[in-house]
Amino acid sequence: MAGVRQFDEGALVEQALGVFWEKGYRATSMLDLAAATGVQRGSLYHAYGGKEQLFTKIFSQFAAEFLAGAERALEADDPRQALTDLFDYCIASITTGTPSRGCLSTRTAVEAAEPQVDAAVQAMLDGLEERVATMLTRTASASSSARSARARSALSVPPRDAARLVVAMTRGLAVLERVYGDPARLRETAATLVTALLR
Amino acid sequence: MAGVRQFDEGALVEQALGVFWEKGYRATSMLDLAAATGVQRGSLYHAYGGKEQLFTKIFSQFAAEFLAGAERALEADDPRQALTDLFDYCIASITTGTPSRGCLSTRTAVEAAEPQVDAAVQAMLDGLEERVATMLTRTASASSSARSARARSALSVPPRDAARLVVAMTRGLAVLERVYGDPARLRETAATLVTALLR
DNA sequence: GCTATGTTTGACAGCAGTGTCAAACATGAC
DNA sequence: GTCATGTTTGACACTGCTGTCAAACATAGC
Repeated sequence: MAGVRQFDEGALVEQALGVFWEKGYRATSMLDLAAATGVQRGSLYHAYGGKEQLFTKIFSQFAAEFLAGAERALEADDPRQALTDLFDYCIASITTGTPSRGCLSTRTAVEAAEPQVDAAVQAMLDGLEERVATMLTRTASASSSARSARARSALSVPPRDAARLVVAMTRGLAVLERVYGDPARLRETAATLVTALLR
Repeated sequence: MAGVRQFDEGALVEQALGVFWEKGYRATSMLDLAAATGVQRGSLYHAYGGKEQLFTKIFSQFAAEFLAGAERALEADDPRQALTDLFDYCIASITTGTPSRGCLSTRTAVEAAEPQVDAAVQAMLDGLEERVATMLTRTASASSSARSARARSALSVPPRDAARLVVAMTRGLAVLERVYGDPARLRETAATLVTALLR
């Protein structure tokens, strides 16, 4: 088989992700992507069909990496620590860069309104909720060695509800990051939720 | 003084707000506004300068009305009731219309990046936080007739922190409305927060 | 009625983006 | 080396939007 792709798809995905993250899905044009990747507009259309398909591909990859990171953050045995680590991870992700780049999934959720794109965002949030719920169930059932912290860490609401609340809060933090641009404040608000949730 | 404005500014503000709410700040063009209001594009530029100024004017008016409604929702003596009423009010606001129009301020916060616009959104959130904090302080200090519900309604975190958390949650709900489009689910998540907050 | 003042109008020139396509081009398979 | 196949390229025609402006217009004050 001849007629072979000239560009490095991995690098393209990486660079295009940067553009989408910085400018947002809507505000990013195929022209921007061509400029950032060095691949001609025509080639992008030929290879991917258009912005929606290209973004979906890139976002799915990003979401998988993000969820892997979230899973790592949730590994602590103490639910308070696990939740704190998760929020720290999310906050670090959205406050990276100068100016900070914000939350790609939140921004996309709010502005997209294209079926494939919306579905991808929803899948990511479902995945996040699932992982938080799993962690909360695991640490709450506490069949392993009972640490004194465990007793103080009883959930004030059922784990599934708590997980949804945590996911909702990550979205809220993403919006507040845009409005106030203050990482410390985000951490404080996250800490408040953790306190209210574990009692 | 001659040379008098031909259009009804009140009606224009109302109609333009509808367009901004439906399409979002960025996606709304002066052309859209002209079509929706019946006022020529040139006249809009002449009267307001441009989209940013026009939006700022409209949004400030909207924010004042929204905050007045929030204040009414927060009037209940029982903090649990007041918070529930507030969330119901917010959820009703963003799930109105078919398809539901979402949250104007959240969408604007996430996509805007223009100084005047961002400042207006921030002012609204500050106002909301202030009103929630006032309510929580009022109902917590409870110098009036002690109802049995009052005892159960102790805040699990300081009122100021709780207020910030509540505001953050309203933003989170706005994002989730876009993703899942399910009012009942939003109410459930809000109820979970209220439960975690009042113990 | 006339005038001065501010408003409205439609057109203009310009910019940025879209999606497509035929021709030029590489390259793996033979 | 030739060929078939898929890729790259730059140009094309088009759409939608911007911001400005001179001329036409309406009306309050005199």
